[in-house]
Amino acid sequence: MSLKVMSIGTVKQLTGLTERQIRYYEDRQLVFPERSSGGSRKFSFEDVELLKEIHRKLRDGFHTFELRKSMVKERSARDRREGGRRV
Amino acid sequence: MSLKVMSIGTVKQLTGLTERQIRYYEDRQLVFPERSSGGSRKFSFEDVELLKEIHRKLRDGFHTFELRKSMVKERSARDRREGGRRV
DNA sequence: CGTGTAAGGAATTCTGACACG
DNA sequence: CGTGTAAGGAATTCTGACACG
Repeated sequence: MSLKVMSIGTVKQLTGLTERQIRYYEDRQLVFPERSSGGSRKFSFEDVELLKEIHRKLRDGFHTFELRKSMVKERSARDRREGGRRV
Repeated sequence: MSLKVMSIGTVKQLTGLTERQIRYYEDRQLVFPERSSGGSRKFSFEDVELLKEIHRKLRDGFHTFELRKSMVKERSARDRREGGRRV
């Protein structure tokens, strides 16, 4: 599910990360939550998986700017694969 | 997904119902959200579908106590089908 | 660089109640 | 019966900053 429906507290539980970490990864452009009208972040299940992946990569010594580069590649590759199916 | 991850504000948007309606359906034992440590309700995508179904039934003239009875039947039928796979 | 934390404010959600029909 | 609403409080989330290494 790519629907952005979870607030940061839920994501925190599902990933085991702290709010600080989650917000920082967003700041570094690694995840892109939506915002509620009031400004609170909304994440999808895909985001949850992504966040866990990011944390694993960082644990393995990568840096956020490196992850951003590889993720841009994956993103465009996926977009190419999936074609123009926009939701 | 039966994971209870959405707070009532998200459910409100996804179903088009008011918080009052959602809370009332819970009060009438038609949906069973979980609770966060702080007491806020957490719903699943299945709950969202269920809530929409409930509202349709009410619109068609059913009453909550009737829905509860039929839902208990469906629930036990499903449980029988799905066997003991507990999450 | 990636993360922790205290600070103050704003948005979110909660319950119990009164109202209508 | 099913839903609206105003009330007051508690939990949740937000941002910007200082800190460390």
